Amino acid sequence: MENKKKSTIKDIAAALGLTPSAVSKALNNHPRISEKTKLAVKEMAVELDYQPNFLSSALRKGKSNLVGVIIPRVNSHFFSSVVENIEKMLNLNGYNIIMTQSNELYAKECQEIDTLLKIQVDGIIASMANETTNLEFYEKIKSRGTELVLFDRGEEELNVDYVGIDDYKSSHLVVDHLVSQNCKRIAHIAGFHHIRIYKERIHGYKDALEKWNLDIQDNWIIESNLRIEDGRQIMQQLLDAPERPDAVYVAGDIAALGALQVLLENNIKVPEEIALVGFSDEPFTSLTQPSISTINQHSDQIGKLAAEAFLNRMSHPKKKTVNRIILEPELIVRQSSKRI
Amino acid sequence: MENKKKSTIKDIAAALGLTPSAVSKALNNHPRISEKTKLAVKEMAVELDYQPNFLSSALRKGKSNLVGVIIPRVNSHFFSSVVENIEKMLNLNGYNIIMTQSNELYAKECQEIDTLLKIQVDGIIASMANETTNLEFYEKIKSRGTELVLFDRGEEELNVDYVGIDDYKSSHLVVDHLVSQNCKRIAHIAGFHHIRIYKERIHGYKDALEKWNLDIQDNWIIESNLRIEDGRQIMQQLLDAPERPDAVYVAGDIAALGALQVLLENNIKVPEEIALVGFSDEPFTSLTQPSISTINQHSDQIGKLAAEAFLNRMSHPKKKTVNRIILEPELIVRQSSKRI
DNA sequence: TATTTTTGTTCCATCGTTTGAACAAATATA
DNA sequence: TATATTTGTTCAAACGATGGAACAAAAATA
Repeated sequence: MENKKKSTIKDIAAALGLTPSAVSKALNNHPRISEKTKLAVKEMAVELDYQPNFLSSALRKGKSNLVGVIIPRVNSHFFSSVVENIEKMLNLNGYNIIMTQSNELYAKECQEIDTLLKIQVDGIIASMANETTNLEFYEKIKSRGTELVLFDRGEEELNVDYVGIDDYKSSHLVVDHLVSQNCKRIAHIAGFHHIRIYKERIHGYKDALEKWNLDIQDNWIIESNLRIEDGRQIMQQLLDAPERPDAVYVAGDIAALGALQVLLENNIKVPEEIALVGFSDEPFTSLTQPSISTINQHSDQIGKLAAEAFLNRMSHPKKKTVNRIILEPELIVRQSSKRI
Repeated sequence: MENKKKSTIKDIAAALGLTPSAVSKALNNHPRISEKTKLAVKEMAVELDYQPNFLSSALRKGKSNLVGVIIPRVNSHFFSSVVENIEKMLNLNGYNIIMTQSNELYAKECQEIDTLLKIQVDGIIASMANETTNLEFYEKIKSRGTELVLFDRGEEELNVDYVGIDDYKSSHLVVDHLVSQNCKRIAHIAGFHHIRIYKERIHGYKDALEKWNLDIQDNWIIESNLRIEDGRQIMQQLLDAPERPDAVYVAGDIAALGALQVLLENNIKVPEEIALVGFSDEPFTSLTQPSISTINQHSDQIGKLAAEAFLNRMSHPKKKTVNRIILEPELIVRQSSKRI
């Protein structure tokens, strides 16, 4: 069963009375090899169950055709959908992907970067962990000459290709909608402002409130990791405060779910007493009772575009100009914010 | 910035007036190299920012120190926790892991196996997709001489190391508990019986019913993919039937969540009218209202043990005996089934 | 027919690391 | 002191695939 040691290009050569290099050229469709030999080589390759040795060819060619993808968490529809679409696009172009997750931890992220660089991937497509403020490891990717594309969570200083949505505008969509539903006291369960996307959401939220002449209360902007517990705890905190908001805009769906749980546990009518809007269009948002309004981030598009950005880099290695693609956010109104 | 081309063992050798092989041996702590040179080499390695070339060393050694992990879905706490623990254990032993997901699709699974074999991982640790009935690709792994360890979803015919829980016994725990809560009409939202673990859960469920002299109704055993929609749809089906069950045992937590939603939407009191038990102890089961009783599968242990099984194989390559580790399931009783 | 061009293949060096064998120098044993 | 052993290093051949240069044979052109 395990007796047949893998066959190499040499075995094919020997079987046909050719040289290894002729076989290699035949397999790679070199123009100077006759159709006859090409055919014979390919047939023999099948017969001997030949599998090209990835390691040797990558070593020789200096190219692995592997792309590393780093995402914060894998159990999020947004991220796993982006990865799926990256994979689809890259597979079509002869690349395989290696998916890794940072679990939102800086240390883990650094370790994953090191592993990927060690395996000598041709490029890395990443979305940064919540914890990450030190960009040193991302600089390392660039300095190693490995292509780098960021999506969603990316910092401008890195000066690399980026795909994401307009977070600032998303907040305007949310606030405008809530105002249209007669909400006047809108709180924001935010992500940490050291991350660009969350900073922009906060910024957009404030500007939109100002636009509608609504008060900006600092204790109504609470930053967190946006985990389910964070949503629960912060919602409780908002309920316990002297003045309650009549709407809560949560910068992440999972935290929004936690917030919804607390609202229901406190017998607060959603959306009548407090309206709720999340962010990311995670599948469960349409399944909760009431269903949660949210922002569609176009995960499928983001994945496809990020992969294309990488492929572009590979085919134009000297190109220096950086490409930032910003998609339009889309508000999905569901029960949790539909008052009228 | 990208000017410094990566330095090799040759550069270190040149800088110190040594041969590449001496440097290689020094870096690998060969006993015949003097402490003095070892030190000098290691210092120079740091100075030149030397990174060993994974491809060449893997090629030469015929060993990549990479392990592929294939799981059905990544957005499940059970699987991601198993992976986390596999990774922790393997990292300690000088291995890196490559995580892939099959999305429960046979075709995807085959593709992932091919990719992993191509990259020449030293081993694969996997849990099979729901769809998988053809074991051909798993045979391929074995025939390539790559180590294979299965966990949770694994078939005995493959005759490889396995780590899982006692699924048959799990059903007994669930049924015994429901009976103790005065449930008499227990339905089972099952997984497909072509998958061993689900077959055993069904088997255990039937035997346990029999043990308590309860009727086994065939239309109360409904097999599915156990997605959230499946849970919803089957629960509705059970409610629409002439005779309603007074308890539902669901073979997966996500489907149990779907079932719970439908129960609540129909204003059925849980657990008073219908009790509910899930499977896997996904984190959300403790967050729902009411919280869901479930089975703890010991994901942390499974990951650790699977990794150890692999490491064992690597250190005793000739060993032929197959190791099957079966852990004890643990019932976690929460509100959804606590009637008394 | 002599010369150039094209075609199909072989030759050989290379990617970077590893490893057994060989060898000289230093040290230990007789 | 002669011989055996140990120590530290170099040599050379891999691992498997690749691709430019070289070369002979066939075909095309003069």
